[in-house]
Amino acid sequence: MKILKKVVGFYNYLDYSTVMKLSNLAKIFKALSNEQRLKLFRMVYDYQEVNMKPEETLSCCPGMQKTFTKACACMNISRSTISHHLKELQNADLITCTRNGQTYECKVNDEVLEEVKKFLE
Amino acid sequence: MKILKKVVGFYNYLDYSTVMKLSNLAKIFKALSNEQRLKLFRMVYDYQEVNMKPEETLSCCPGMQKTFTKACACMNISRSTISHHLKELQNADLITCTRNGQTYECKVNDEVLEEVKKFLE
DNA sequence: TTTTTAGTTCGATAATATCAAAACAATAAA
DNA sequence: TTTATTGTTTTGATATTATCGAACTAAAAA
Repeated sequence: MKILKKVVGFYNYLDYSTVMKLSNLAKIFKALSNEQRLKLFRMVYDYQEVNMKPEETLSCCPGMQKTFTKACACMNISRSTISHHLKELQNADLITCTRNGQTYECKVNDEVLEEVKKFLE
Repeated sequence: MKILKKVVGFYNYLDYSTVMKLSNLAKIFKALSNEQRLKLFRMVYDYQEVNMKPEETLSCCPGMQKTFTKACACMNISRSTISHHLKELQNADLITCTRNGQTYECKVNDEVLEEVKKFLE
């Protein structure tokens, strides 16, 4: 559904559904705009690649579980900061995290990545 | 060229060339993290698509020239702000701008977009 | 039950970003 | 030459973000 708007003197067609998508995209890009967070995101991604060699990843110990713990070990920023960053990645829908007991697992949200790539086409 | 670093107690392999790329990527994402700037970027992109119909773009008047003027007309933010935003997009290498006389032309830097997409693979 | 481990939330602070107004520079038009 | 038009830079006010440490909660281990 498209809502078109014409402004005096210009062909100012605004597709509001696109505008919505833009604000959403901006949020996603913002989540990736901090280097630490980007690294964190990359780590989560790498953890998923079970067969990846350590030297191909940014992680200290590939595998999918205990993202939080591993992040603490790899990056030297405080735990509270890591908690904040992970939350922001979740808010942008870039990753999904679940906690069972003391184990904290994160995985990348592939559909969202697809959306972003589509925008960059 | 890879420089690998091992930290006591962890398999903390850091590929510094990747780290460099990360900081660069973060910069790019930061440039796209502001909604106004993202819209501006999208407009520049759309201007390039000569055959695009008005309703398919975010621009008021498709075509590649006078980006600045058009941006001012379409988005109601001040000229100084637009100047700042365009500069940031340029700093991130996302667009290239040239000025001949009063005409201001911008175009998207496709190689950089490719880099970003590669990261998101 | 007590202690450790794992992660969250709060409060403070420093750094950065956003944006506009005003002064400025360069080009084009009158 | 004078005046508009275009865009830049500086300045400054305000808002947002990054980050830490400390206090806190919940689960697991001792």
